[in-house]
Amino acid sequence: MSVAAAESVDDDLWSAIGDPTRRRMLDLLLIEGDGTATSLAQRLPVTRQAVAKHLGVLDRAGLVRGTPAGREKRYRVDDAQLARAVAQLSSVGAAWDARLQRIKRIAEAIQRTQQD
Amino acid sequence: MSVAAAESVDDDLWSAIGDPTRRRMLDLLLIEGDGTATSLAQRLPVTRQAVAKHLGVLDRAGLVRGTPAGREKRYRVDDAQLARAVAQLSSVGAAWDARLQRIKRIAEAIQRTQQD
DNA sequence: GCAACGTGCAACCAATGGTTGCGCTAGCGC
DNA sequence: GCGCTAGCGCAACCATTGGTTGCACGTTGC
Repeated sequence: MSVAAAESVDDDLWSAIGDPTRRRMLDLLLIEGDGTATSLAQRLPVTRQAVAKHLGVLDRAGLVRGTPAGREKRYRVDDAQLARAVAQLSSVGAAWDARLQRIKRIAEAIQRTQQD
Repeated sequence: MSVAAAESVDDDLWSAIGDPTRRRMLDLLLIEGDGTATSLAQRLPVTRQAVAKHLGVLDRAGLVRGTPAGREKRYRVDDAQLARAVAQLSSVGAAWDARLQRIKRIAEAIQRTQQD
């Protein structure tokens, strides 16, 4: 397996979900269905402006979409895009897992030959 | 499921594997067995010093261990710790996946009731 | 009409990923 | 033994980014 294969992940997507605050925001949006910068900030240990910036990042990554509604702007998760992100997460995990398994098998094989 | 449950990930571990350069370093170390700051820098688009800093981060996160060997310092992956990291990756993915599934089921249920 | 709420923009600060440059020590060739 | 080279560590510096405060502008409700 090539190195490039494991790093075939979309870097923007990964960096979007790499931030702990943004992960919690996605959690909240999934749980509550939607939310605004202000409503999310109330449930997070950061200011509204910080949340707004994060929403901008998530928006540019396509993970959320915001629609203006009067004086507020409601955001909701783009299911398909988040599913893509989850797939990439597990793909990296699977790649490492496979290599760890292979190393383990090799180690066991060596041990067997030494015990002969 | 609580928000805290999904964020039970060790933040240091996550931020360690959150950086794309560090992920590629882990890939290289897994493939080649071990490596030094210089040897890794040759295969990466960054300088030796940048690699050295990343190795420091990975070391503090417990993902790699370096042992001095003459004039060079060889690093190798800590299998157990990387396995832990992989587990946390998939745990976050699984949490989101579950919520997406639930949303999908609810949407389908609504559609069924509307078609009645 | 006006007070209050929600948003967006700008300036600023700290942390971090990256660079260059320098000095030091361990091995190798002679 | 002596010098040269390879590899490392440290320090200074720069750009990006996650965070803050402050302010100005549109929307809503009384």
